[in-house]
Amino acid sequence: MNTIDELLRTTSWFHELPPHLSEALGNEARLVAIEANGYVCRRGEPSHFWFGVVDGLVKVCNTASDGRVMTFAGLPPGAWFGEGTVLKRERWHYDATALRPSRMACVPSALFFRMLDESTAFARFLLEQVNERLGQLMATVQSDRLTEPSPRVANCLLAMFNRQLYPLGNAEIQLTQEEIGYLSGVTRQKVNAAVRQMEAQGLLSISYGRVTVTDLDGLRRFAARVS
DNA sequence: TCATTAAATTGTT
DNA sequence: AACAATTTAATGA
Repeated sequence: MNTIDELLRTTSWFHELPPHLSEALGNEARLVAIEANGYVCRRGEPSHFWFGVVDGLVKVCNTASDGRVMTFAGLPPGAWFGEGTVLKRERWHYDATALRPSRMACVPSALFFRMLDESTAFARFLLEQVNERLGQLMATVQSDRLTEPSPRVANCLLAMFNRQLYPLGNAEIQLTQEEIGYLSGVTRQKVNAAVRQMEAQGLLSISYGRVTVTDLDGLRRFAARVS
């Protein structure tokens, strides 16, 4: 996707906005290009915008003082994020960086609040999005507490690939096995063993610095198996 | 464009 | 945690 208009065309709630709001969105949302490894937002900065991914791939993460990176989510084109922080008018609790050259739609927080106040469809979308995240968090907590390393890794990958807005096809994400380890709380060795096991079962394919999911349903079954 | 080198990532112990 | 092997990225001819 190249423009905010294209992103909005594929956005379900946009089509349900009253005319004055969809017009305001078209006028006030800014398109910002981020180069690879550039920051969309940084921890500690005030949250003036709510973000949509127009193109590229964005990673939401925090970096510990020793340099280790903890990744929370990978956001493909079509994903929206930041509503939690914008809603509370807080500063960002995390960094968001572009893994590839990316373009962001930046919605001013004032407009975000107007849409929330004036559009039921938008409020519903936000509710569903938050609910989806909660479900994902619960799946992660269960997975972390009840299962062995391999399904935990599978669950983390699902969290990365699992947005409602998932167009078919290229379920590929640029993540090293080390990062998957930090994300899933598993050692790199276990991650390596897990992804190889899953590759052997035809659920995904691994290559240098990236993972490609080829069988999403199979991966779900793999993650769900509690041993 | 190709060869060399450095850095990052993976695979194994 | 450490080490070797492999892949990618950077550099310069």
